[in-house]
Amino acid sequence: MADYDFDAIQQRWRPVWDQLDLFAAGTGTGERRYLLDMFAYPSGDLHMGHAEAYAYGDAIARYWFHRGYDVLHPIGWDSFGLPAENAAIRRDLNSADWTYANIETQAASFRRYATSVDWRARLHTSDPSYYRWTQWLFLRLFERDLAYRKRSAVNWCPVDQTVLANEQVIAGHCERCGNEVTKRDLTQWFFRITSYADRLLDDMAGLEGHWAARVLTMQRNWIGRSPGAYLDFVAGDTTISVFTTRPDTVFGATFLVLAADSTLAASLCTDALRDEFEAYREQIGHESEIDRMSPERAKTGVFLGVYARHPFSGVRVPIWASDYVLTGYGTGAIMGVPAHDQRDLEFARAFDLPVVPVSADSPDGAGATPADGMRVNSDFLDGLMRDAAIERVVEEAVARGVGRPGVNYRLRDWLVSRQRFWGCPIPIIHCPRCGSVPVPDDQLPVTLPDLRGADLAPKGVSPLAAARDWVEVSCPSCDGPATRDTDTMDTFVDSSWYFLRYCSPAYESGPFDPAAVARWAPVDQYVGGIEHAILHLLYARFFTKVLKDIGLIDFDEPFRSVLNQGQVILNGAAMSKSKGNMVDLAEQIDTYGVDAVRLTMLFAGPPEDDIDWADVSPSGSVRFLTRVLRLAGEVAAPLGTDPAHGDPDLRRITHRLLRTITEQVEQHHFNVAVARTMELTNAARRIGAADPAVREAAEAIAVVLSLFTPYAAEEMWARLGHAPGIARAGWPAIDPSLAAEPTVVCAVQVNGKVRARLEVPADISAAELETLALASPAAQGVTVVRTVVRPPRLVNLVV
RNA sequence: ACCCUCGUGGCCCAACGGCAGAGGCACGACGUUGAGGACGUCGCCGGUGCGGGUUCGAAUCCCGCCGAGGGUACCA
Repeated sequence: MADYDFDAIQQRWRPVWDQLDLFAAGTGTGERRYLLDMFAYPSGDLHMGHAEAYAYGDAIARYWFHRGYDVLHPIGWDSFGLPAENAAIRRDLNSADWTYANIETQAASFRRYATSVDWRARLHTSDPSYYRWTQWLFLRLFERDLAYRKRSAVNWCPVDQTVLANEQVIAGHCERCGNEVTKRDLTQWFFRITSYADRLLDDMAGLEGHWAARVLTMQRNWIGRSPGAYLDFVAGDTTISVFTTRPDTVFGATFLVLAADSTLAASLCTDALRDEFEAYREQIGHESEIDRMSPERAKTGVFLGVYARHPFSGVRVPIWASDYVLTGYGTGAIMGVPAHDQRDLEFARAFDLPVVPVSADSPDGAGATPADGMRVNSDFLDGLMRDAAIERVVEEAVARGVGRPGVNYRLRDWLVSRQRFWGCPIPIIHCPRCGSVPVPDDQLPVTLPDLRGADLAPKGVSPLAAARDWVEVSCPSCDGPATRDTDTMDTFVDSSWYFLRYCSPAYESGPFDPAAVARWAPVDQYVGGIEHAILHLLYARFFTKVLKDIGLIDFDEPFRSVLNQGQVILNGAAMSKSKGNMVDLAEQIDTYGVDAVRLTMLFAGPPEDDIDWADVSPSGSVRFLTRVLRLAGEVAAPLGTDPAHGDPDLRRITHRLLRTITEQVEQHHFNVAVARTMELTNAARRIGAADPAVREAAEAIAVVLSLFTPYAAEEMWARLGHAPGIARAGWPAIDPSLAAEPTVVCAVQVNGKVRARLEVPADISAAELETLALASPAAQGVTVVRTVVRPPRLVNLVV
């Protein structure tokens, strides 16, 4: 390894680059490009996952720099948030001190990692200069009734002592700490993301092909749009509207089910059955979300003692309450059509309710049928097929005033308040007389009180409530005594607009300078983990649409293209400190150097795939870099030598591979681009070092490698006699006449099997090629009945 | 349970429907070296998970099955 002292190389070039200031936004001459890496959460030093993502993002940005684009490649920290707060409490430290110490550690690692960022754009969401504008944006949403307060049953994490958004509950468990989530009745702030459900859904059409298909699918599923109808069943003086996606099966409805925890169920229940009903509510209240949602669980429920009239047939149907109907979806009431809905069928069987088929499906045995056959037992719908019946029944319902078309979404409004200290304060003042009053814009930011020394352990109410001096204020409206809202915002609010702030990080007259945003945004290429497929990416899309409606920006989508890299795993499993299944980034860098670690990541496979560190070889990367540096040192042709008289074969290889490498980089196939670069290196090393073509190849290799291994590339550049700054050297020009091959090898097949090879001119005509092929040894002794000619590479003789 | 993606040499991975193999790892031989390591040169048993189909031609397209991974999961 004597030839490759990566430590010395890193130390040599880092300060030189700082001085050259190579990556300042606004210094390119070509069209503008915005590359955004998902910003880091400062919970310790950078890890292998960061290293992977930043290697990809950096390769793209550096390619753009070479291409002469005017590149914005910023960096920042998502520095508010629960993990930092928990960590700080555990260590008995101040959240801000802990967070900013981590940021400095990460910033140093970033520098060492040599990402091509413009440090001037650096931001932290926990700086008052940033969250002032988070608050300002909150107030814009508040003014438009897109931020509102409501009391409802919300997800509650008993360990973190805070509410969670639906998106932060994974299979009934807290996304952060993994503990089981319970429900609590609380007054909380929400963003009305549901108003944007259709646009969030429809605008995905424009992202097709630029975002990973699975991310779009996940978002579509999450939004969960279901078109259908509301139908009214009347029970005494109460009208029960049910939502259904299959109004065409209404004549098969033999009962209604209300969500057991709904107020409607409680108010309808007869006195005679009250005790039984309350007992049932009590019982299901004790069951965990997990048990309740388990599909194996038998249906439970209780009869409410009342009946409703069927909107079309007038038949009396019993009304039940059950926990299999969800309060929050639709109207919290359904019509039970047991013949054609498996859940309803199970319920009907459990309580011996009638089953009336209304579709001539072929019954598939024990289960409910999908009702895709002809309608039967359905009065005016008889004889109609599914879609016609849906249309007809909705028409009829509207005509008779017993129903209307409607759409439901799985998506719920975004719960944004958190009962924690380390977050952006909600800029609202609660006044007994005036209600929720916004803090005037000119009084922003509402800064966090200094709670140093106070007990910040989570108690279920925000720790901010303990800061009396901070809480007690006068009402901006009536000047009477009032209190500040003591909750803080979900950190996903902070990250929903940071990509706009990067365009003008120091701007003080608004969240961003409109001219700067017009210049740089939207983001051309976003790079980050798939774990944000729904949370962050959906919220950021929502914010973008809101800001467009407010008139602050003029585009609908924040990220034109998103690259979701896979995870770095070890021995087939996610890395885990507690299981001793860890690879430490700093250790890898100390052992192999920054370049080898980056190269190993990029070479491992397609970006979307996971990288198993046990399958890759950083020492192999070190060997390659050693060879390539030696090659650069051995080049004997002086700087500026015209390669025209160099080895023609190597020249051809150089230009052909450069063409391929360029295509592969543009398609983000870095693993293939690296392989081709190795191929070129092998080819160049076979030729004597004095040949001018070797210099040409070495210079091309250096520039290509500057995307992947910036230190080694700079060192090569120096050994080749160039001044420092390879990052802005420009992409090598490809000579098309050299990249083209004069002759190619043509395969002659007989019935699809290769039987001969011919060397032919690349521009050979089909007729000529056919003649040659028929004269070749492959064609001897066979009777050709047909020839398929694909010049210049293939002829197939069918015999 | 449903939906999506993926199965290529010992391993990681390439290959517009057109000669399966680019690159790397591991391994082996030889060379250099006092040995080891490092370095250099050369080599490296596979026919693409299984079964059908379309085609002049299939790793690639279609159908079924097996296996792995991911997503969703009482959303009416």
